[in-house]
Order: sequence, then C-alpha cells, then structure tokens
Amino acid sequence: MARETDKRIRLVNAAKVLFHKQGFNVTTLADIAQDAKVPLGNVYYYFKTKELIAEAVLSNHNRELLDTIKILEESKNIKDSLLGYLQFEIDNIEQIVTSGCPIGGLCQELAKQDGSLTISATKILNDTLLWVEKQFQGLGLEKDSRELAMQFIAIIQGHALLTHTFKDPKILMQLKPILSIWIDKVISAKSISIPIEKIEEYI
Amino acid sequence: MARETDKRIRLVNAAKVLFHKQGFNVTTLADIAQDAKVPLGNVYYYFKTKELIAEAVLSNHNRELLDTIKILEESKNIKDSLLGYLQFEIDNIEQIVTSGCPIGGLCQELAKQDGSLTISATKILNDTLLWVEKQFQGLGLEKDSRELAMQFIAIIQGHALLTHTFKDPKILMQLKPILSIWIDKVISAKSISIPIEKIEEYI
DNA sequence: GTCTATATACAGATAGAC
DNA sequence: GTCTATCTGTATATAGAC
Repeated sequence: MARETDKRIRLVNAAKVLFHKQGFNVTTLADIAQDAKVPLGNVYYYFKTKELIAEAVLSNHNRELLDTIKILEESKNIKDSLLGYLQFEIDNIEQIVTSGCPIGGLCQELAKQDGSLTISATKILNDTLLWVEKQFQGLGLEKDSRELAMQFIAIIQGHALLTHTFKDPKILMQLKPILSIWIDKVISAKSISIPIEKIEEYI
Repeated sequence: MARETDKRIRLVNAAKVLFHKQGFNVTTLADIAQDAKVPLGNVYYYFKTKELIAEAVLSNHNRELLDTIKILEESKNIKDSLLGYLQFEIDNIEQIVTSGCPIGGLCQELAKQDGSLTISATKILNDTLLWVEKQFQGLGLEKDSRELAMQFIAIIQGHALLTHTFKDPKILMQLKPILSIWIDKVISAKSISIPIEKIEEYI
C-alpha cells in the first residue's frame, strides 16, 4: 500500500466524487487536480496515469464496503443486516438522486471497456454479492442463496438506476418496506426460486 | 421528420451500436463514420453535432419501443404481455452480456450530464414505465400500479446490470420464472406494496 | 451532396527548473 | 516533492474544392 500523503488522499477523494458525479470518461485530470487543489503537473507524481487514480478510487470503495459490512455484522439479526445494507444506500439518497449508485455506475461504464479497471469494479459488486449470499445461507436458504443474493442486489441496483434517472428519492425510499416484506416471504417460504433444472418449463 | 437517406440511416445505426457497446462519451464521430462507411467530413452534412446523432439514436430506440409495445399488445393476456417484455430483452441476451441494456446504459450515462439528451433518454424509460403501469391497471391493481411498474422495471434493469457486469447470461435467464411467479403472487394478493402513509413504520 | 484538408480546443502525459 | 511550461495526440467541427 502506497503511503497516504495528504495530497494523495485529496486527489483520490476528488476523483471519487467526480467519477460518481460525471462518470470516469468525462472526468479529466484537470478537473480532479482543480478540486483537490493540486497543480496538474503534480498529479503525475502521485499517479502515473488516469487509470491508476481510478484503481485507487475503486480500492477506496472496496475498503468502504468492508467497513460497511463490519458494521452490518453487528445487526441483531440477519434481516436487519440485509435491510441495513439498503439503509446505507438510503443514507446517501441525495447522491443517488443526482448521480446514481457509485458502484453500479462505474460497473456499467467500465464493463464496456477492457483493462484492469473493469475487474476492480466488478470485484466490488461481487464482494457485495458474496456477503449477501452469506446472509441468505445464514437464514437456512443455502440452496437458493446465490439466486436470492442476485435478486437482492438487482432490486436495489434497479431502484437506484430509476431513482437517478427520474430524480425521485421516493423510488428508493419505497423499496424499504417492499424489501422487508420480500425477505419475510423468502424466509417463510424457505424457497422462492425455481430449481435450475425446471427453468425450461417456464421459458 | 428528416428525410431518411441511406447514409443517414447507416450513421444512426452505426451510432446506435457504438453507443451501446462503448458508451456515448467514448464513441467518437470518427468511429461512427468509419462503421457507417461515410467519410468523416460528410457526417456533418447529416448531423451538425454529435448530440444530434444521439438524439436520432434515442428517437430510433423510442420507435423501437413503440413497435415492441404494439407486438406485446397482441398477447393473449396481460401476464404474457409483461413476460413478453422480458422476453424481448432475453432475445438480445448476447448484447446484454457484452454491453448491458442499451436504454439503461444511456440513462445512466446521460443522466449525469445536462442537456436535452438526458430528457430524451429518460423519456424512453418513462414511456416503458407508463406502459407497464397500464398493464397492472388492467390486472385490477390500479392503486399500486405505479409502484408495481417501478418494481417490474427495476428488477429487469437490475438483472441486466448484473448480467452485463458478471458477463453471465444465466442471471437474466433465471429472471423469467422468478418474474412469472412474482406476477402470479401480485395478482393473487391484489396488493403487494405498503400504503405510502404507512411507510414510516417500516423505516 | 460529397469529401479532403484543416482549424480549434483540449485531453493525457512529460520535461525540467526549483 | 513541487509546479510551470509544453509536447503529442486526438476530438469536434469547419472551409471550401469538387
């Protein structure tokens, strides 16, 4: 891990905000340098390329996810833990209205270009998925845990996209009671999904 | 409506594919010109700016949505109509794996910048929403139709994002039986959502 | 209507004085 | 470590011959 000098931190934080607000490709190094109050030429002392700043931003997001998970693990039960994840998104509702989910946005944008950035962005969503999967396993839903986790993340990401697109915080807010009921139903049904081998019947 | 000359059509189609595959900001006019086999300088005879090509692409997407809706209206019942919408996405599963949902992607990207493009992109998702809403109304779910439509679109968009991010067609495929069951449950329950005035109890 | 050549602007990245 | 000046490439867009 590189030493976290003050300027380095400022650059990463500025880039993190700008990538979220404007997207990775639209954001210029000059934008980042200006917001971080670092002269453009000096940026290159800390990051040899724009891609390396993005890697630092993604690594920052990843660390943030681990912190979030650590807090969520202290929930009094698994349902609260899952709902707590949504709550973290709702806590930043204004940012989601104006810029969408930072991770979802970066995945969407970066998955279209090749290179290591795609992998780093995907990793964050995948780590989230694995954690959610673990929660469903803890609920005794081992068999369907992956599908359920996928649905859980998809529902939140989808609502974040619509919240962003329609600039309406209510869309994400209304998800809370819906998810709460959904989790209850999943638990009581002990299985919500169709066995893979039977999928053809439905297609 | 501008006269649809051959070159104009080729330019819009090339732009449509490239915006989907690479994103709007990454795609250059040179890319579009090359794919459409039109000399760069000639592009400007048809479209004065890059933004105007994008407007044409969005208008093309919008027309495509209307065509899709027209076909779906011929379904034998509303459930088939709703599932048919998902089927249209699944019919292009390979494109969704490599590039995600074209509309969702453009909304995500364009909602971050201002200008008329944002509005045009949002309109497509909104038209979709209104149509889905109408389906739920047809099912006798007038009271919750907007929320249900929002959930319906969110679930599909979320799964498209994950399909794209994880490059796994199964994610979207598995949605079909899930949505089928979800629609059945929504119909039989006649209400899946919480009245707005009671939301606070769940937060 | 078509297409080459080019203007203009600005991006990422570097050189080198301090 | 810092910062100004600048190189180089490439994007959008225009001019103007054909």
